[in-house]
Amino acid sequence: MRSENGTGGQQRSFIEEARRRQIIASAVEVISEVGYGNASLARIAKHAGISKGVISYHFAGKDDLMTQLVVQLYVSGAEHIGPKVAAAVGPRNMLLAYIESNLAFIAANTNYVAALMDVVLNLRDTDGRPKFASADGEREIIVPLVDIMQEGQRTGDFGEFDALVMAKSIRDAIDGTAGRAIREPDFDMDGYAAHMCRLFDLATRKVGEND
Amino acid sequence: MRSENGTGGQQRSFIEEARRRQIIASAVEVISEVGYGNASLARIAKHAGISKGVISYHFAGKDDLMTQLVVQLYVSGAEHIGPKVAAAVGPRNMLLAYIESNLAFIAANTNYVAALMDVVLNLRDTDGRPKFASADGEREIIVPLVDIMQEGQRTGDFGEFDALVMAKSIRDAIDGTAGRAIREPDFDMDGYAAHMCRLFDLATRKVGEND
Amino acid sequence: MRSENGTGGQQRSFIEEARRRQIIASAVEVISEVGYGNASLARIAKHAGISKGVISYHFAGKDDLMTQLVVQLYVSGAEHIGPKVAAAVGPRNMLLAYIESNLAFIAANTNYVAALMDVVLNLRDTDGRPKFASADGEREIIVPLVDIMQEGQRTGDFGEFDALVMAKSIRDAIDGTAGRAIREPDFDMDGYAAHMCRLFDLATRKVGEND
Amino acid sequence: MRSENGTGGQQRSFIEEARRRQIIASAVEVISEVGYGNASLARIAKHAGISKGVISYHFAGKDDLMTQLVVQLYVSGAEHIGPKVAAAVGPRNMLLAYIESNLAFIAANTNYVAALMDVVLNLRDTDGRPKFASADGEREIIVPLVDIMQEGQRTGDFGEFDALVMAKSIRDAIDGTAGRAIREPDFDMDGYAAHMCRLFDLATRKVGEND
DNA sequence: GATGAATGAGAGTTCATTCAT
DNA sequence: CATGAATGAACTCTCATTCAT
Repeated sequence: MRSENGTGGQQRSFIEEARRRQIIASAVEVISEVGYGNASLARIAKHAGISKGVISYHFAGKDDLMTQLVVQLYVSGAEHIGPKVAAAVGPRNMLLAYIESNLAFIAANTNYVAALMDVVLNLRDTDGRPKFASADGEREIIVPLVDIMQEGQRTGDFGEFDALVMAKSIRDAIDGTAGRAIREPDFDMDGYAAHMCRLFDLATRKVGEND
Repeated sequence: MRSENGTGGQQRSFIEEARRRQIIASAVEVISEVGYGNASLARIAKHAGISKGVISYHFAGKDDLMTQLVVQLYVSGAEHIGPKVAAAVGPRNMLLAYIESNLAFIAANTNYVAALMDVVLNLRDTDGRPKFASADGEREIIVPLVDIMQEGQRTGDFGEFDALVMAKSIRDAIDGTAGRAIREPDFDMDGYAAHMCRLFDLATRKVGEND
Repeated sequence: MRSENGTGGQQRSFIEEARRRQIIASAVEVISEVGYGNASLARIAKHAGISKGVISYHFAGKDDLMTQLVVQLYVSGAEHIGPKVAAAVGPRNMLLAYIESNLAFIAANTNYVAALMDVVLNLRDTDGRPKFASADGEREIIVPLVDIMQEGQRTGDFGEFDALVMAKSIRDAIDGTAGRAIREPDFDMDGYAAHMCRLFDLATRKVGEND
Repeated sequence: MRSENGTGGQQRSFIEEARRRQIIASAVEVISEVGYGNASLARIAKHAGISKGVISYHFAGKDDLMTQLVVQLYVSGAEHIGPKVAAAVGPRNMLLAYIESNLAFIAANTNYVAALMDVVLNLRDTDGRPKFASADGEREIIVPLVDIMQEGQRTGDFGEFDALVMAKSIRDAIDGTAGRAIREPDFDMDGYAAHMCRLFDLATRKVGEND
């Protein structure tokens, strides 16, 4: 019982934060290895070389641990991708930066991303409904991408298409790539990134426009 | 105790086959509702209105049931999609038929597909490795698509690109669409299909070629 | 998960009923020996020579088991005491029959009564409130006694007093006696019964009336 | 580790004594609210606004804390009741003073008494035997009452009866009243006290004697 | 073919206690 | 004096599986 630190909660000590990171890291490794369904607290604790109770001490429960795992990686991803996109000039470059930085992040954190996807797909509320894998859950993630699409259409850089639909297919392509990076040991991320950039570069062009 | 019917096994009786289908159907519904992790045999049996032991009688175990679920839907999908593609004339039409028939199948069997994906992502061998979600597991599925790509390049209908990579991104787009159909209650499959057709139609064209 | 048999539930099989009785009996013995707080399902199962899971199979959970224990003894007590009281002629004899049959039942089922009291005092709802040890919980038990008091006052056999208050003090005396029978190995129940009969015989008499 | 202060132990400092009282008071409130079984040290510490370790520092363990709780209230009760009885003139008045002061103490310390009874009924030695709720445990409490009974019989104020048995039924009536005060929110203690005084006044009279 | 009954392992969680700081 | 951190045992409950009928 220690899950303060939302708004108004007390600051967590440095040492506690370190433990939490250690436990989350252990969870990531265990999930990557044996899958969410077999990632018991006992296994995670053993992998971390600590007692089971420690996890209960630092997290409100298994769900809390898993949730924190998701949040942590999500924040981490945003911190990596946001600046790359912001640094790009013009919608087209922003789009390409978005795709490339996403894939680069996945390549650099494959195990972590694998665990994240496993948790997102499996974690459910007490009432049995998915906690993350829902239409609502994706909104926050897809909005910035939709913004880029719309900006491109406003400036005339992009052609005519449904911005939301296009954004969705870009997200699906990225998530699918994550799956491949996880499943395929020798996956060529750079080559795949180039392919994806070409794919959506073509898809967002104005009709009749060539480079 | 009864999972013969591979090579050399006895033929299964009609009534037995019906029971198996009933149990698999129940499993599909339960998984769709509560997720793979909460789909216990007890729950599946209760949902089907039968005793737990019946499942053990007709399937070698839980893993066998889940495997059969996957196989059954995979066969069913192939039976639906194969003819549509075969009926199309020319690589481009085959590609579009492939995409459209896949999405149509998903739309018509959303719950079933949801359960399938859940099982595929979660089911593991005794040694802990994914039973379906592996690089090997996908091969069989992606080969026909690669064939279409290569055929198109041979005939000159398609431009230059890595056929395997293109096939992978098509598969990812389809699988992503399945996820959307599951998560988004009001998902517009027809609109999305049109979008995807345009996307990969553009992607496979020769450079400089417009319609 | 098997706790049907309320209204509309299916009949329980003979063999199942036997198991339930066996488990409850084991629970009684364990509680008598080590107290409610130390009466774990593991201990109860071991004492009964069965596996832990059997209890979960026949009862919805620990609370259900404990509740059934209470209900069973309550019914059993009512079956013993009711006829004795009904057979008595006149309010005074009914009162004495009530006291004597209660104490006789306690003497004959001391361990059972000990377990019952332990459960009643300790079992709580999920919300933390006592499940049996509440003002509401006693109502059903005390009503018949109040009826005897009022009948005696109506007929003129009893003097003036608050019927409810008198009933309460009779109940307290009986419950206190149960506690003594449990705690005091050589408790003389017959002597105590005689004492209690005299006590409340005097208390319910009309003022100035001697025998 | 600090539970000296028996014979030969060092005097406890004022501040330490205050901490102990604070912790016991917190334990009383927690037990009253959630029952002995759910009164964990963590809960008691949190309720008191202190760290768990503080309890361990001031008490040898949970059992020690609970024991001290019982002792403290017992002493407190004796300090209240003793003088009242001592001030009464004659056995009959002493008996009435005993009953009235007991009930008054219960009314004034209902929560405390509730916690005490909970602990007394549940606390057990390491060997599993009740620490307080035993025939031995009651002796000290009942002796003064027996003395009053015998004194009354010696002086001729009381009639013939077994002094010990009468004392036991008085104690049971008092303890039962405590239970009622705890369970019944609107319990009328004054009315009940009057009833009890009349009850045992009648019971202890000489045969044939009216007021 | 089908059922109810039983098993035993393993899950998440709570808890009293200990200890370094 | 007090705290936060950690431990390890025990708890209830769920589950896939087995087996006699």
